Amino acid sequence: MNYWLIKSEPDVFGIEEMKAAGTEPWDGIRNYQARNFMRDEMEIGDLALFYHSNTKPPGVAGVVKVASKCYPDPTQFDKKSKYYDEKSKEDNPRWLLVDFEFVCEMPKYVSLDELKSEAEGKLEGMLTLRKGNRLSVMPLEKKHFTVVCKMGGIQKVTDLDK
DNA sequence: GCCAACGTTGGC
DNA sequence: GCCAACGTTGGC
Repeated sequence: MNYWLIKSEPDVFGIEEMKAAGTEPWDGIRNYQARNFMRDEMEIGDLALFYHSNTKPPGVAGVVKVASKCYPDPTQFDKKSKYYDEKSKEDNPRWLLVDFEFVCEMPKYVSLDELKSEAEGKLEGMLTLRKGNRLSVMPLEKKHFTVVCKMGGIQKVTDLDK
């Protein structure tokens, strides 16, 4: 079981849309590091923090879980998609995705400022807080996942597994 | 809208 | 394989 943080811009696809969708193919990832995490380390049932970027304030809005194994991202073959990649071939797809399933919203939104307030404390070493980190999918330590959930008002993190 | 910090591309 | 140019991310 691994833990993750995934970023999304709420203007494009926020936690509300995630909730309404139930399960959503996480398409459009065009970064090799992020792809490799999905390909090599994500397992069905892994939990992820759903982070709102490019908004005021940025922060963690909810929890989702991995609902599928990785498979080729169909948008890379769709010429009308902004994620179209002419260099990717159907018999050797370059980009992958997984499905995410909505788990819950944070009872209390955890802003980036609040995360930063623990940057030298309970969240020391969290990748999100490192300067210049632009990864849209990144691994998270279990203890950091638990701390953020508690900051967001989720007391029993173990219940999220069910 | 600005810009720092990256990541990717492509010429050499 | 180096690195300059360019594109993108994301906080502010």
